[in-house]
Amino acid sequence: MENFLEIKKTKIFAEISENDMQAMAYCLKIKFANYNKNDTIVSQGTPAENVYLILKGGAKVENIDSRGDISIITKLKAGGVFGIESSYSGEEEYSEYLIATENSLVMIMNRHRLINPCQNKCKRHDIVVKNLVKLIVERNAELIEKLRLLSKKNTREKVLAYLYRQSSLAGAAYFDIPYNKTELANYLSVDRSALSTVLSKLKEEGIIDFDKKHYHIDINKININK
Amino acid sequence: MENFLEIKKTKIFAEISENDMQAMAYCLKIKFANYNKNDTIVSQGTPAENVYLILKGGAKVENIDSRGDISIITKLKAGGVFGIESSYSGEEEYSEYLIATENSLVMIMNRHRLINPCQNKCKRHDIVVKNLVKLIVERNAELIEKLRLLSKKNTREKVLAYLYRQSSLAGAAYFDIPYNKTELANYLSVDRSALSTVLSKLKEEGIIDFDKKHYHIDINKININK
DNA sequence: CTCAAAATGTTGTAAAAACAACACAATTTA
DNA sequence: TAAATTGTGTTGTTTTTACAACATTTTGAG
Repeated sequence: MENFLEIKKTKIFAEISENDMQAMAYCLKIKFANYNKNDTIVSQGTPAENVYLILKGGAKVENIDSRGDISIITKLKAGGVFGIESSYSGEEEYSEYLIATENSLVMIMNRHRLINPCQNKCKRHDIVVKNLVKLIVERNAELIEKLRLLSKKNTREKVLAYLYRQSSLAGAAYFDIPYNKTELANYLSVDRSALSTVLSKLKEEGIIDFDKKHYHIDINKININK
Repeated sequence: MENFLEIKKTKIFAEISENDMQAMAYCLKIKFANYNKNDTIVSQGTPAENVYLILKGGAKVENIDSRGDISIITKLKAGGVFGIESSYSGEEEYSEYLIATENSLVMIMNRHRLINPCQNKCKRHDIVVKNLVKLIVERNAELIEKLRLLSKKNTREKVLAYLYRQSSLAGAAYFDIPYNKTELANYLSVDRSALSTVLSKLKEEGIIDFDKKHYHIDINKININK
């Protein structure tokens, strides 16, 4: 089957065989599309009909509010999914943009078919639904994690909490983050120059070190000053 | 069945008949418990085994971080559920407190039994699972909504966004919110006195009016100054 | 009804953030 | 490879916030 190698790597279809996938392809009205970097895959406000699964490359999810302020919701790597929540909630329109951050291969599925298993043909569909729920719960945890960050009362605390968390996830004091400084400022909802100032201060104090998207955090020094 | 009147009112068990509920009661290891105002129903850090459904009264979900700062995650009314996400994610311990805000009647269910339908006896269990997923997706939307608030760059914007949203939900310019000023400050992650100052300013400008938990917002005046 | 506890509004001060403007570095692309 | 664009750090100014302290009001328990 076309692109099965990539499909197999994703969380949603991990346990699905090529044969079962073949059967599901028709049922889910699967299509594939290639996007160039910075292409808009989905526009905020357009009718929500599909679920998008990143097979190769990456994309970012953004929201533009009524005042025109942009906030990055999250970044999706290969295996990332866009549009499930709105599928389950029944939202009529996408409330976010999905934008390719690299040249990407995307699998597009009919959202209605995806979340409503048809017992007849594709018998493994229920496994996919279970995986989808798990994915939503994971996203939920991410959102709570981000809320925890944004609840911190100043930029320094936000940055440290973010870096500490990334370090924990990486299981190492040295790690890479997916954002450049400008994007990190957006993610943390702080002013870019203010973030830059705080980062420089933390570096000067020897608590963190960084170069591009590569960071180091000295856990022992975190709580000395506070 | 005991307390069936209240159970029937909840979203998770809305479509379940008394007979089916009876069958499920055993399967889910259902227990009932009464709590007094300010009782801790669930402690952060204790082993996560159950899902809690508020049948009467209300509760709040709080998180205490490593520095001792408290943040209210959300408030639950009758029908509200605590602990589903951790059930699906498989988290070993509760990461939040659940505290009764009134004298409350709570239904306690085994989380493992709840999310894994047993085809044999309780045949309506799959409906409950569907409702649970819907609930998780709703919570997801709430979290995103709260993130949208916390992403605003100052207290004034946060307050206005919050009140505007509450007004929209109520479908009226006059509405009640579930928080007192102290709680609202926690919810918005801002200093209480700073919030108080901003609220007073907005009142003075004629943009909002309030008394206790009752608010009024003049939508026409919102965007004049910004 | 009374009294203690909690909530609220206000004010002054110090700290932090947003904002704007700029120089320079890095990256992209034509 | 050169030119244009984007990213980054810095600095000064203005605005906003956190914090602390206090007086007053409201609430709730007994």
